[in-house]
Amino acid sequence: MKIESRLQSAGLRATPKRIAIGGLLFDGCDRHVTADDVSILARESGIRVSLATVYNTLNQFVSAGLMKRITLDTDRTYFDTNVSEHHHLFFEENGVLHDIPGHSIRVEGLPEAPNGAKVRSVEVIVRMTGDKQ
Amino acid sequence: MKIESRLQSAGLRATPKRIAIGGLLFDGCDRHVTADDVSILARESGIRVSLATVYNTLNQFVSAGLMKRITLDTDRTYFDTNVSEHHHLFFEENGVLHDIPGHSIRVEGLPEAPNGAKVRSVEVIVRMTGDKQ
DNA sequence: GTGTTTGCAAAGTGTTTGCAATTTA
DNA sequence: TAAATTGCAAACACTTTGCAAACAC
Repeated sequence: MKIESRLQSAGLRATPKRIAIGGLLFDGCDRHVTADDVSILARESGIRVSLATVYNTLNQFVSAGLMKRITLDTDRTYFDTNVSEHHHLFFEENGVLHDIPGHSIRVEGLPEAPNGAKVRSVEVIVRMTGDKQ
Repeated sequence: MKIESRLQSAGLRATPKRIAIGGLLFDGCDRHVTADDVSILARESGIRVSLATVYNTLNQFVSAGLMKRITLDTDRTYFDTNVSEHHHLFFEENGVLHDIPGHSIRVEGLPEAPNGAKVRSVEVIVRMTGDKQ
C-alpha cells in the first residue's frame, strides 16, 4: 500500500516528514529501530528531519497502530514495524533483536485476569548471551 | 538469614548502608521496588541515605545475585527481591507489578539457540489494563 | 594504614515540550 | 485562513560518575 494512503487510513495527515520516515520503515520488512537509528537512516537517505520530529513521528505511528513500542532495555526504546502478535529474541551484548512469530510460541498456565482488568498483551522475551546473531 | 551474613556470602562488605537497605528489602516478602521507592522507604524508616547510594547499592545487589533487575518501562527500573525464575503481571495504569511463579507458566515452541549463543532468560510479561490490582 | 564506601553535586542520556515559523487542507 | 506540523533549544527524569571525606578490615 502507498505510504500516503497508509497514513491516511491510520488517521494521520500525509505530511512530508511522515511520508519520508514512513517510506524508510514500511518497506515490507520487519524493522526494529530506535529513534536514533531512524535519525541516522534519514540523514543517510538525504532526508533532513530533526530528532524531535523523529520521536514525535514514531510516537504518532505507535498511537495510530502503525508500529509497536518495545521495551527491553531501560535506556533505549525500540519501535517495531511488525504490529502483529509476536515475541522477541534479544541479544543483550550487541542489542540485536529478532522476531519470534506469535503462532510459533505457546504460553500455558497464564493466570486469570482479575475482574475489571483486561490482558493487553502477553510478551515473551528470550534474552541471549554470546554475540552470534 | 542475617543481613550481614547474606551480604558477606554474596561477596559484599557489610556496610551500614547496605545493611540498612538490605534490611528494608530482604524481609522474606517478594518486593518490587524502584530506586525512588527505596529512597522513600529509607527516609520513612529514619535511614539517611543518598539517592546515589541507593542506586549504587541496588546495582551491587543485582551484580551479587541478591536481586534481579526488571525492565518493563523505559523510564523506571524495577528491582526484584525474588531471584528465582518467574514471570510478571504488570498493570500499566498504576505501575503495579505482580509475580507469576515460574513453574505455573509453560512456554512451548521456543526457537533453538544459534551456535555460540546461550539463553540467559525467558521472561513472560503480561500487560494488563484496568486499574484493578 | 590501605582500600572501600558514601554523599554531594555535576554530568550524562534518552525523550519530551514550548514556541515561533511554516505548511497543509 | 484555521489548524496541524516542524525545528530548535530548553526542559525533564532517571541514572551514573568524580571527587573528597568517612569508614571497614
